[in-house]
Amino acid sequence: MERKTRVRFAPSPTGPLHMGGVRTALYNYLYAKQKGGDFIIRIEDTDSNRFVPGAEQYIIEALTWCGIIPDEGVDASGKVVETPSEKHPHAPYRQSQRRPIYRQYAEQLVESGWAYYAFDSAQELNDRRQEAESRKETFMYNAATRGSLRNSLTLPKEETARLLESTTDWTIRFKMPQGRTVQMEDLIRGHVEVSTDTLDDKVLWKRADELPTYHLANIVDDHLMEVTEVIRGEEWLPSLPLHYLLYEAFGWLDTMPRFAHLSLLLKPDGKGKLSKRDGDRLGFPVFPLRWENPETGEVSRGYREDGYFPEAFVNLLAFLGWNPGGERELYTIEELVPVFSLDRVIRSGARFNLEKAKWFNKEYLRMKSPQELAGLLLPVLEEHGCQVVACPCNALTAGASFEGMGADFGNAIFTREYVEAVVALTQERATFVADLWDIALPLFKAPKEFVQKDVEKFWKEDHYEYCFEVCQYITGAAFGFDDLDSYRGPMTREALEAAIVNYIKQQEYPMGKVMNSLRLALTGAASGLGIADILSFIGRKEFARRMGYAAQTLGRK
RNA sequence: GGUGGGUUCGUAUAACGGUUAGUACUCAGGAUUUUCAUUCCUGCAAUAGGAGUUCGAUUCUCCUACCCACUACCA
Repeated sequence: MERKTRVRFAPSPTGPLHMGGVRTALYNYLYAKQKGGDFIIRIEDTDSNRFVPGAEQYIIEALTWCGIIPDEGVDASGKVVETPSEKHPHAPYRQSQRRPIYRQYAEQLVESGWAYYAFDSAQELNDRRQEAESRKETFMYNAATRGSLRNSLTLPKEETARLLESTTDWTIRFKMPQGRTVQMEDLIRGHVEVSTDTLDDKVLWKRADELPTYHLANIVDDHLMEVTEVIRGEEWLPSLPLHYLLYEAFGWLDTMPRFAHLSLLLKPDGKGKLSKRDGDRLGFPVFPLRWENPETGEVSRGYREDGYFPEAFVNLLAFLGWNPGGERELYTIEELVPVFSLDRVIRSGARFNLEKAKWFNKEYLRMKSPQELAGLLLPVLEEHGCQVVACPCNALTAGASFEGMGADFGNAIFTREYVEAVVALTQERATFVADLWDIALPLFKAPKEFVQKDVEKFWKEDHYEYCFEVCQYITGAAFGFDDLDSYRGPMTREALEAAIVNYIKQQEYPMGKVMNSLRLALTGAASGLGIADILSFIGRKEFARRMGYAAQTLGRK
């Protein structure tokens, strides 16, 4: 019988979603979409002690930012669905709200002999652990020890019944069978087998809060929600035999989902898995979005706030532990859907690399239209006191001059078209939108200060005088050069380039020196954008004004 | 400690049991450019170690080493 593919992402709202978690969600999403199936979100909040306010909302917002949109479990407004509907038949999707469901399943296991009641207190178990430790052994609640503990297997029936009624700190434990080898298949790792003798009697249900533990809730919900594949982190591989056995105990083997265990994300240096600390230490985000710890006020940076595009973040995450086999590396989430496959997921842990992450962002930034980037740059411009207005004139065509129509440097007012043209010129040099501001700064603001090192190197009398001459030639401003013809051509990049280069060559001035001095006067530094590019944006008037300021500030003769 | 998983250039990865072990990022040179950046070219750099199976092993088996996870009334 063909079942519709249904996978789920089941995070625990104990804090912000780690980027490894986002990757798990992404792989689930890609798998579901490729199979034409459903991607479900389920909140596993069965541990009330670890609940963190805001975490659930954070998780959904992070996934939404990435474009990982669930089919079920979360409604259009981004809320976890609490009441069943046609689209969300298995609501509620928060395990804490499914409390009444689990007890009967736990009891069912007791009745069929797959589980039992355990009355041992935390103190008693602790004592046993310490005692075992003193003998350099590890205590395990299993076939070897359960006979000497307080549970329904060892206590008289009447005593069990009495404790069940009169106390509330008992649990239901799984009765791990003895001497069996569980044969398992993992979609990524292949055949795995484990002896049940190395496993213990896990708690399935707690009377104290009437809540199941992960293992029970997980199996029951996956069954009820008709999940067909479980794609989760590697840390769950050791409990896979328990989960197999639970499906067997419930008699659900025929619809048991297939499992795929993903390797972990490793820290960029040294050993171990990627942790929050690494981000702080090495200066990169570990979380998709900025997170402020509601208790401590501690802030963790996020990829979104650091200037990463969601496309880049998703792309780099997809390629951390998976690749489609070819040499192409740039894929949007839509493009990943048809090429994704679990059997190409890498078995070993993937180390995160910040440089590669930046490279992805740079590639996506280059692919964006100047229009879109200009929109993203707007807040940055505003922040720096620049105003952007609609263009009163016709849209400027490529290669046109912006003189007198795009920019008012005195009042820091720019047209949207001017900003877009600036972006088109600078976007291939930037990794983040914020870089655009730094790179294009001279096209928005005149320099106030000059890089001292460059001044020493390039502001020399025999060179800067040529600059004033060039300026007078281009702008007609008076810098004291007699009998100098003025440039009458258009202020476009191409025309200016030709005019200035020709002029300098004709006069036999040193090209590099003049150009660098010019750039220093115009931008405050000797390196940066091309002179012709800058002039085509700032125009004659601003050119002359900046040269005047340079003369005043840096001195002339 | 026990159990399970893993190991190809610094990093991410490719390679029906047969390749000069490929690609990308980083880095180093070079070309182009008035500078910077871009672009292009070149280079550096890997199958953890040891047995075995095989005509032939990065690929299959075993051992060793190392790494990771799990070993809670947490997920």
